[in-house]
Amino acid sequence: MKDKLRRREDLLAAARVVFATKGYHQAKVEDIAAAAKVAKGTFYLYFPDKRSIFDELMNRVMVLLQGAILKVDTSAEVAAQVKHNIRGIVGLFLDDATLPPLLLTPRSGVDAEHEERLDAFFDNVRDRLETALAEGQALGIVAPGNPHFYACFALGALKEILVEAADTKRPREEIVAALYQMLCAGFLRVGQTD
Amino acid sequence: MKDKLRRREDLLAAARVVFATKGYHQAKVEDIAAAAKVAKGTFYLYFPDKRSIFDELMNRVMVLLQGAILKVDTSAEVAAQVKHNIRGIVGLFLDDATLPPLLLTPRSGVDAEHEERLDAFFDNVRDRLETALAEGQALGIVAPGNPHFYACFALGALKEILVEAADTKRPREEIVAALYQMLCAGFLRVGQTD
Amino acid sequence: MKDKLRRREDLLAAARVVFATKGYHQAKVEDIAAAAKVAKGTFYLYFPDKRSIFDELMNRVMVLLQGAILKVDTSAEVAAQVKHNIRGIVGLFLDDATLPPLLLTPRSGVDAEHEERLDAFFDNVRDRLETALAEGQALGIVAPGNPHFYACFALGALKEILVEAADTKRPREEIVAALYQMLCAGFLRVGQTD
Amino acid sequence: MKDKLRRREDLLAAARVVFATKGYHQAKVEDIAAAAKVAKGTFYLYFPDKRSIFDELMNRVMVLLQGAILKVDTSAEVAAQVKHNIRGIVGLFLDDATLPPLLLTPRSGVDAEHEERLDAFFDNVRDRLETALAEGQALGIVAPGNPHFYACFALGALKEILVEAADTKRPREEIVAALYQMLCAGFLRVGQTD
DNA sequence: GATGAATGAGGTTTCATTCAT
DNA sequence: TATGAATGAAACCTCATTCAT
Repeated sequence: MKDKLRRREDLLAAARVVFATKGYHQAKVEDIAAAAKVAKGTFYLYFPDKRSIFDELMNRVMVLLQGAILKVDTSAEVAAQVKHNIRGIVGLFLDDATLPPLLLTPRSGVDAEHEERLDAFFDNVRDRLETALAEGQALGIVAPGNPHFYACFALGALKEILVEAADTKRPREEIVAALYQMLCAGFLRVGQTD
Repeated sequence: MKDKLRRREDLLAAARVVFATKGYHQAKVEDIAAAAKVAKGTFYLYFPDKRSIFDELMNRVMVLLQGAILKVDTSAEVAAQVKHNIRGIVGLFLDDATLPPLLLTPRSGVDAEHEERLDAFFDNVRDRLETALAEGQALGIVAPGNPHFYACFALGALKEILVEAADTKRPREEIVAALYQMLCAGFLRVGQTD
Repeated sequence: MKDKLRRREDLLAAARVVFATKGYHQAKVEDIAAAAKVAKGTFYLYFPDKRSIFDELMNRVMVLLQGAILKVDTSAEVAAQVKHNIRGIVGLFLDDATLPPLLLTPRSGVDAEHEERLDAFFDNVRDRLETALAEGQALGIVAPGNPHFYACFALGALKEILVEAADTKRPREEIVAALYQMLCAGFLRVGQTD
Repeated sequence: MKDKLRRREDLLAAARVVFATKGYHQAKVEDIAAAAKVAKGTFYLYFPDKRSIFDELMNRVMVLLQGAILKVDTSAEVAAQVKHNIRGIVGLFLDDATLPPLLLTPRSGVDAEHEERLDAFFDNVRDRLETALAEGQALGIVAPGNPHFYACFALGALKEILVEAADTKRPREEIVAALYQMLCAGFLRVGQTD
């Protein structure tokens, strides 16, 4: 007999896969239980309801991502740190196939509350990025302009490539390099910028 | 009594708002009917089932977006055309508050089939962008590098800013300018690009 | 503009075909209206509800059958009268393809009330036949035995062959002769009747 | 708690009574569940839908009747076997009050598919009877004439008396004797058979 | 604790009937 | 009078949750 905690983790792991694969509504409690090789009723010994396991799962996943976002120390070599940071995040998503569906294309449609939480999470990420960029502007290592926009662009580009990469299994260093280069120089070379 | 076509459009309009607000599963047929100020049964005079109205709605919305994406004529002034293009797309999303939720953060979770359709749609958009960028590389107006990545970055940045902008009601010209500048020059100025 | 009575008859005729073809539940009011080439609403100008037209139809059909059942005059040639009687009934069913489904295999499943009415109708037919047979016994032209059973047998044989014949379009005189012969002599020749 | 199989049988038994009493359309799933003393949802643990339980029920009932129809061995005493056969079938229907409504007066009106299945079943029964009668003719124990008609007559007489008897609770031996006699000698004694 | 059968609220869909034109 | 769009009661079915074993 596994101990309680272990069972709970099994269920969370199962739920992660099932939610990632089918989305919140298509995922039946029975699917999760089955994936964890327990009976349906057992599920309710560990979680009060379907929504709870989903919330806990999402919390963990958000914490995971939070942890992968490192603070850049502007007193040292910035370029390498930025790359390292990107590399870490890209690696996280490429190593765990459940992350892109859960975080980046949340086909969940759970409800307004979850919607807000996810929004709030990414707002926070964006805010932190924005703050860092504003600091960078003071130091002259970020171009002048609205740092909020920059944060959006960087985040959007990252999300999109991660979703793409999840399907296409590209070498991660390639992705990291491309992202970094784009941040540094864009890619359009159309001469005059009116 | 309104004519049949008008009623149908009312229902589609109602559905657009309801689906955009609540997502597919939270949206009850009764909600849509109520939003169109008709009884539940009336809905079924115009659409065979809930899924059908959703599909038709999504088709329309995708066509709308397709139409807003203009082909760039490389024999003429490229910079202006790119901006114009961006401006059109940004305008589309800012003018219709239902578009971002329906197309960009599809909290729908409808089913695998719909998932695939939406993916296919954006794959197509991305492909077209990629092709254009590859052409641009031949002409020397796009930096060397993987054009697929560039397409992802541009699309991702656009999506993210559009979702953001939907909430925050920013002046669209500001968004357009920022996007354009980012495409041309990125924003990181960290010295060495190894 | 047809006069009211004519419309009503059109609807009844349409209903007869539709009910005979699909049965009561599969037959939609709209089907009947369409078959009579009127709009659905018009139906309700002539009949208060779906059940009413069905009842009226069944009444007519039962009256029709009643009329085809002639009383045998025992003071005259019985054999010929019996045959004539059978011939009339067989002809009625063969000439109107709606009769077998409506009267003999009522796939209707309407409700208990209708069930009872149809039962009562055939009870009455059976009773009249039984009475005639009892009279025949007094006259020595019917074998001794329970005339109720005889009535059942005759009625059952008749029903079955009529349902069969409706599909297979056999010459009616053949059916008449076979029925008559069976009534007169049965068909088993197994020697000892213990 | 009863085991799964038992519950399933309870539901089938309940369905048999409910369908026999009300017919397919009047019988609500809830009625069947209630008759089996379970909740509506429980029904769906044992049968995928309403139609399925009806089909299974009808299959069983047809198999039951098939089993009651014995093959006559013409090398032995035929009369006794025929009687025995009739006795078995009559007994079956008299002992189970649901059989006549389900098989003989199928007020079901389910749909075309079911209609066809039931028709096919009785066609088969009739065919087998016809074959037996044709053999009998070769042996001289069945009167000359169309054996198909004879089969119809016998089957029709049997059905009618069984429906009658279901209501009136007559001694079954009386029915058997009357049927047998009718098959052997008919009952009309009108002199000339032109 | 573990199980999985049982429950019933809630959603989708149908269609007889009504009613505004 | 004729129409056919609109209505909503009622039926089927799903699945999160409960509970007896």
